[in-house]
Amino acid sequence: MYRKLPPMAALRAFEAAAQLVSFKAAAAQLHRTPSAISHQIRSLEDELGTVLFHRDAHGLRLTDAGREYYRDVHGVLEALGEATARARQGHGEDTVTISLFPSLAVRWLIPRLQAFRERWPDIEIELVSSVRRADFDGGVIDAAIRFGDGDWPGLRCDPLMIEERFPVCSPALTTGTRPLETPDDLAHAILLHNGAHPGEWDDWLAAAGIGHIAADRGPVFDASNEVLAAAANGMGVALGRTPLVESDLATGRLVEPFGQRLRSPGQYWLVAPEATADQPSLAALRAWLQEQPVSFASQSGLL
Amino acid sequence: MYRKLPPMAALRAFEAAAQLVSFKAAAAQLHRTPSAISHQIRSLEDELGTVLFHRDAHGLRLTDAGREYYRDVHGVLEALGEATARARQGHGEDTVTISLFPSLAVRWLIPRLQAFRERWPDIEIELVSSVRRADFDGGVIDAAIRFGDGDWPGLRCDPLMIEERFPVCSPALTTGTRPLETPDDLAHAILLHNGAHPGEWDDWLAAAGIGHIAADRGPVFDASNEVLAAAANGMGVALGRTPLVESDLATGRLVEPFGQRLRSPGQYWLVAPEATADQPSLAALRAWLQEQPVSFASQSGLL
DNA sequence: TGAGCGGATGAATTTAATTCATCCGGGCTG
DNA sequence: CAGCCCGGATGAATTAAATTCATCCGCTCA
Repeated sequence: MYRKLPPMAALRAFEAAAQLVSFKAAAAQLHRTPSAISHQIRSLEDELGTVLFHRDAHGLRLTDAGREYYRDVHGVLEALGEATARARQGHGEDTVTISLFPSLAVRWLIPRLQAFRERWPDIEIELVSSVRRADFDGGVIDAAIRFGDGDWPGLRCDPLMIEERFPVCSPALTTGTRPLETPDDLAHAILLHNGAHPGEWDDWLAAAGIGHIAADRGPVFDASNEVLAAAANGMGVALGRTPLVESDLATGRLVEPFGQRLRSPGQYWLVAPEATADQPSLAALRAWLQEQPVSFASQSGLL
Repeated sequence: MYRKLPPMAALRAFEAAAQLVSFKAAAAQLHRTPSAISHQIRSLEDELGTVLFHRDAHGLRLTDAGREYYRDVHGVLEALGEATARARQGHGEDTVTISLFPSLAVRWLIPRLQAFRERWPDIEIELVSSVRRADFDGGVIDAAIRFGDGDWPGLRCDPLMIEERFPVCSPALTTGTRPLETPDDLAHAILLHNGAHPGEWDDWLAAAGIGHIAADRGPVFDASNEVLAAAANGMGVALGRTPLVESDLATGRLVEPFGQRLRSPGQYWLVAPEATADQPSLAALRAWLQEQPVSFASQSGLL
């Protein structure tokens, strides 16, 4: 039967463009370039022999035929999406269980997961946040985010991001009578310590060439989350790590008073057993993670 | 909002394969190789994580999930086809859109359409195959082929052909250790049932004077295409209907073991709204259909 | 038991989709 | 008013997907 139907890519491009009345925005939504949308819609129009959009000086507008076709196409894609979701196995390949540190989960992954869910609504991400290293043997954990040198036998390791360490504190500490302005001012500040990273202050102070400040003063916290919360509350100065403090820096809860960063040896990796590393939903997550912008990259001096 | 949708090629391959219960036949219908269908359906199954077809020794069968997904996909593609036809320019006098049952389309009209195209190369025939009764209100459907008594108000009805019902099976069942030779042998055979025609076996057995065979044994299928595919695969004996089994009888995929046919009350009609029933291209199609030889007419006893 | 059928599979090829680089036109701004 | 953004268009190049080809496999039937 010769029932000529447009390709899926063209229908989706048209649906998005009609919804947003913008090829550029449609491209962003579908993770394509505007050029791709333009090509698809052009070829759809050619194939139909019908103009779907007016492109005039005042931008884009649906034609009457385009509006009508949009209603139909939208309904059809909606129905197809539901049917396909129904046909899809529930808890199989569409659920990815990831193990990672609680701090990384809370301060880095979870804020981004919202966007991932919008991008891949059919992929369910389960987080197992733990300070213990993930055990892949049970078959429960699909992947983990680990910090290290990427040398874990039997696991596929894909690089995610580097780590930079530098003092962070509440913005309140950089103003007032005795503001933090140079690393030397740390002599008068309370240093907040992370029990999981003993000696981290020594490392940074040494790299910054500050030998005369005692690094062993101040309270010790059990986890990064606690150290950073204390710092945000103005209790003192913490040694922040880039992926973890990214959102706090972005929202202004924390500031970086000096600009001298110390690159950590090693970096973050997405690791998964070789055998299951290529399952589609994990591959989607990996690709998505890797295309995330590294907004926290050092703007200033790297030590 | 992003949702993962299968490619059009995969959907069409699946639709055709599900309708015909055969990759090879689907390939022929779509002008592709069986390999292409196999690849597409395989990748669709992989993507869904759902098995859509049982492939066992006795040939192809839809799984429950496959049957459900087929219903959805078929509806969606049909709606898309109508919407696209509506959006398309030049649905003029040289295009005729016909609605008919999928089984009649696949097993009767499509095989003949080739010849029609040669006779009338300028007339484009669009098929909308659906189990729903055609709705002429939208202006999309020009005509339909319906089975019934020809009494549809407001529609011009031209008779096409009668229907005769009789057992059919794979030629394999008429040979071997226990061949089907007389209707009494049906006692030992598996009767294949069509959910759309409950009681059809009772009717035929009663007319044939076989009171002592229980008609309610055997699997029930959703559609004529499935029943006939199962029969052709040697699964059992189906109750065939003349226009539908014509090509299978001609190619030898099915045989008629007994020769006793039951004439159905009612017949097939070409129906079209009175207002547009005489448009030239539809008139050409009507004339051509009516001059088609009725190659399946009963050669033997009519009950 | 070996020929034939329908489907599966992997590599090669063909075809479609997407990007890249560039262009165009109009409105906005300095 | 010139220059410059901005969004879209366009054609060639690139990348990705669909399809074919060649072959294999398991089963059935002479």
